[in-house]
This record gives sequence, structure tokens and C-alpha cells, in this order.
Amino acid sequence: MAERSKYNTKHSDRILKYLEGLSGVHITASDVCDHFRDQGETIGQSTVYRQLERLVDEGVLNKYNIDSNSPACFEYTGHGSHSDGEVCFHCKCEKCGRVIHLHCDEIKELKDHMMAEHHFMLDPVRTVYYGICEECITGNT
Amino acid sequence: MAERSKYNTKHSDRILKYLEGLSGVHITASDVCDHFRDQGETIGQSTVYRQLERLVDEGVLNKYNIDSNSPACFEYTGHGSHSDGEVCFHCKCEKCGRVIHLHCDEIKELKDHMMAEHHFMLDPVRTVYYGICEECITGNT
DNA sequence: TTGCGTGCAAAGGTTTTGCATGGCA
DNA sequence: TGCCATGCAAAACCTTTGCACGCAA
Repeated sequence: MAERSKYNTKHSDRILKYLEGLSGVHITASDVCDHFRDQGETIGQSTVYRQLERLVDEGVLNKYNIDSNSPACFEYTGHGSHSDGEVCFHCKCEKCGRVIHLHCDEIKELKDHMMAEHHFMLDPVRTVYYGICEECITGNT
Repeated sequence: MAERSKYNTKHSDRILKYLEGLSGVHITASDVCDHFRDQGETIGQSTVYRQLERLVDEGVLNKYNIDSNSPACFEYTGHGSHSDGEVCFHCKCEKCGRVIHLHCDEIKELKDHMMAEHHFMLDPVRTVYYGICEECITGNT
């Protein structure tokens, strides 16, 4: 997790502010572009991609990939996201494609187990959990 | 999980045979193309993609996405892969990019918990677990 | 004979990159 | 002033799609 970057520009501030206000919501790079374009304040897509990447490196943003064919998702977490407290994670339904946000402490046990037995420091927030959602199990849409 | 498809062609057999011999190894669509091209038996990439998709639907193949920018990975599992027995799953190191194969029964408990508490039928095989691998934690490369 | 499988080429979409310009420190 | 950030356009990349032809049943 890198330090804060060298330069603070107008755009980097704008993007960060925008994302802070979207805590718990996941958006894509093009969502960010669209948002600023709608505001009449166009930001180049390369800039958006570069800023998002930077924020991910800084640990402010969580990045995860739902599908290889859908764009990467970003979510603001702030710097305190890697505590052992309650975390929000993402379940992707393989059937309907829905992405579900869950709060669950149970995951901590898996994390501890992975660390103790497999020496792997699981990052539950970054991980996307695949499976079948309730609606698709019961047959309701 | 769909039934065996209607037609068995030479290519579909070849691809399946090839994948059977790679149990436990993960490969990409272009790996498959390359393999057959090296054998002097070129198979169109569309065919490879379509066959792989079919095998995933049939439950013979497991598909998972490491990164949004790297190609999708496939792994032969056979039809018996969805039992509650020991499963093989994948951990991706966020630092060095390594993908680690793990065998772990502990994951079953998370699966049970997700089902009981969150009504989500977790598919541990499809899921890619993000984190930091042992070598990167200790600083060895 | 019917209709699925195949191959080629082209399109689609996301993300990265090269390069000249602009802005922060 | 020096270096980083930006924007545009183009490239790279993986994957899907359209269409005509071939092949399995």
C-alpha cells in the first residue's frame, strides 16, 4: 500500500471526493467518466483509469472483477478497511448475474484458517464469491 | 448444468480429451488454440471459445477470472466436482500475481454458513480468493 | 435432409500507451 | 524549473458475432 502520491491536482481531488460519497456503492471507470461529463466537467478516460489505479495502490479503493467481460468495479473503502472488523463483500450469482453485498463476520474464520494453515493472507474484501443467489435457488426472479 | 450437447464433432472430442489430461492445471482459451496449432491441427478461436463455453455449461469445466485484464482461466474438473468432498480452489496473490492451488476442507464451513445465514449457495471452486501469498508476506521472492 | 458445428473476418468493449501540452511544487 | 498529470488518439487485448460452408445424425 503506497503513500499518498506526489501531486494533488484538481482532478485527483474531484475523483476522490466523488468516490468518498459513494461508500458502499460499486462503480466502474466509465461510470466515473459519465458522472463528470454529466456535470459538464469532462475528465479524460486515461486520467480516470490512472487515478483509479493510484487510489487502489494507496488502499483507498477496492477493485474487483466480476467477469472477464464486464468492466472492473471499484468501491471506496477508506484507509481503515483492512481491520478485522465487519467487512462488506460481494457475491456474484452465476445464474442471474446479480451482485449482492453482504456483511458477514464468519469470513474472518476462513481468513484465520487460511493464515494459520495455508500461510495465505486472505483479503475478503477484494474477493468475489461466486455461487447462486436466493432468488435463483427458489426459482423466483 | 446442461446435458451433453447434441453433436459430437472431431474438434469437440479433441478439446475435451486434451483438457481431461490437464486435470488440476488451469489454461486459457489461447493456450488451447496454441496447443492445437503446435500440433499442426489448427482450430479456429471461435470454435475454442464456443466449445469451452459449452463445457462450462455442462459442468465439466470450471471457469474463473483472475483479473479483468488477463484472459479467463479454465480447469477440468469432471462431472463429480460439485460434491461436498475436498475441493481444489485458487488463491491469487495481489502482489506477485501468482495463482496458488489449495486443497482445503475449511471452506465447506463458510459454504454452509453462507447457505444457512445468507441463503447464498457458494461455489468455492469458481471463486478466486485474493490475498497475499506466503513468499510475499515474508519478503522472499 | 436438417440443423448444429466450424472458420474467417470483423466488430465490440475495456484498458493501456505514446506523445505533446498543461499544471503543481 | 523540474517533474508529474492530463488529454487525445491510437493501439492492444480478449471475446463475441455474422455469415457461408461443412459435417454429424
